[in-house]
Amino acid sequence: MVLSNNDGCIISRSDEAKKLGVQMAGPYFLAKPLIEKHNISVFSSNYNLYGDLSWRVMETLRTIVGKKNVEVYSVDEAFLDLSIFSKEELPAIAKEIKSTVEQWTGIKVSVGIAPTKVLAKLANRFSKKEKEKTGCVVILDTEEKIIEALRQTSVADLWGVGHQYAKKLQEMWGIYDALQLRNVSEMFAKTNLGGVVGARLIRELRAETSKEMEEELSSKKMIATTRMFGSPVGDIASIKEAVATYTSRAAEKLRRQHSAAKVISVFVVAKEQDHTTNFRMKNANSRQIELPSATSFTNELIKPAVQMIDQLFEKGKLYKKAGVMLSGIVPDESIQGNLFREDNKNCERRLMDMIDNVNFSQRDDVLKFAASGTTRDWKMRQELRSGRYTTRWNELFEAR
DNA sequence: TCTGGGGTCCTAGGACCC
DNA sequence: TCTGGGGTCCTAGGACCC
Repeated sequence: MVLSNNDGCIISRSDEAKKLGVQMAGPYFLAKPLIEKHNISVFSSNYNLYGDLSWRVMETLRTIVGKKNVEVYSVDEAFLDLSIFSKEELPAIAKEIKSTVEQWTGIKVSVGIAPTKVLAKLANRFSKKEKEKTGCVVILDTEEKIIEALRQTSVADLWGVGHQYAKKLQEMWGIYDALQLRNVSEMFAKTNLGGVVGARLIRELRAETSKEMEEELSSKKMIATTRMFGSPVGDIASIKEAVATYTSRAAEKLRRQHSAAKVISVFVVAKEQDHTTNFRMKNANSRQIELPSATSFTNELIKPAVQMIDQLFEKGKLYKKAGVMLSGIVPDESIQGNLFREDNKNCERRLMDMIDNVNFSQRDDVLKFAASGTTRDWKMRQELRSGRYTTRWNELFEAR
């Protein structure tokens, strides 16, 4: 099984671990007795490794069905537009996708095929639920199959129905399975399931496409880097270092997508605060400022970020988490100039490029700003991380 | 004594996702 | 002792415009 950042809770489990009763999203420390009893292997998150393998899988999919027919939805999921194939060809293409990805990357995948995205997610769910029977491939290509699948699915397991809606549907209207939900009116969905979002969901259940394939190249509208500290921190200098480090990371992400940001906000969470309450809520300890003009230069972002910590920090308090968010994001070619600033920024741009290149080719943070500190007592725990086998020379997998 | 209609932009908050 | 991080979309309501 795999742990969240800071080795806090369990975020992924193998089938075997599931069978032994390890709960999803449960705290690691509570599961420890079970883990030791059954000698379950435990790993810290390893995003370098996952990211690289994800990229390999997605590239394989692009090779098979064509670049423009793949929409990467998350690190481990993609939507493929198969409308170029006939219904008769689908079983073969599903098999080809599955076996090619496995052969080229070693990653096992499951395939769900249906007329709409919501139904395809449903099909995929079934493919995983009964692996032996389905061979990890489920195709919902007839009305009867779709109806049967909907009948067997709780509304809570639908893509787009979360905690709140599931509860509402069941308690207020006695709607328990997806087939029941499919039969409500669009009007009902509109008033009770979040407006047009709900209406779309109902249409998708009826096999009417209303979530289209999306373009790949979209850039992020918000970039955040937030972390729990390894253990609570009480001195302002350490929090500033952490915030400077997070800001550097966020700025890197910004530059990677060729953007610049105009708004930067910073927040801290005190030890006794319930960190599950959303940090965007009013009661969170956060500050936000708008910069004179959009930038992607780390130095221009670190300074205001660290200054905001001066305003947020309360002496004597212990903090367990901090974060930086960048918004007001624009393409970096079209930065709106500011009349009162000199605008020759070419050296800074070259400096940033150079830092990014060195950090990418050597290792993270071989070059960093002094504000980020050197000791990093606040660093998160990651005690059980596997090797970054495919992205670091010195961590290559060794075989004898 | 009495005062319209139509619109845009922004923000906060609520839901959702992996 | 101890429970993640990073996103998206939509709506309502307020401020403001002519």
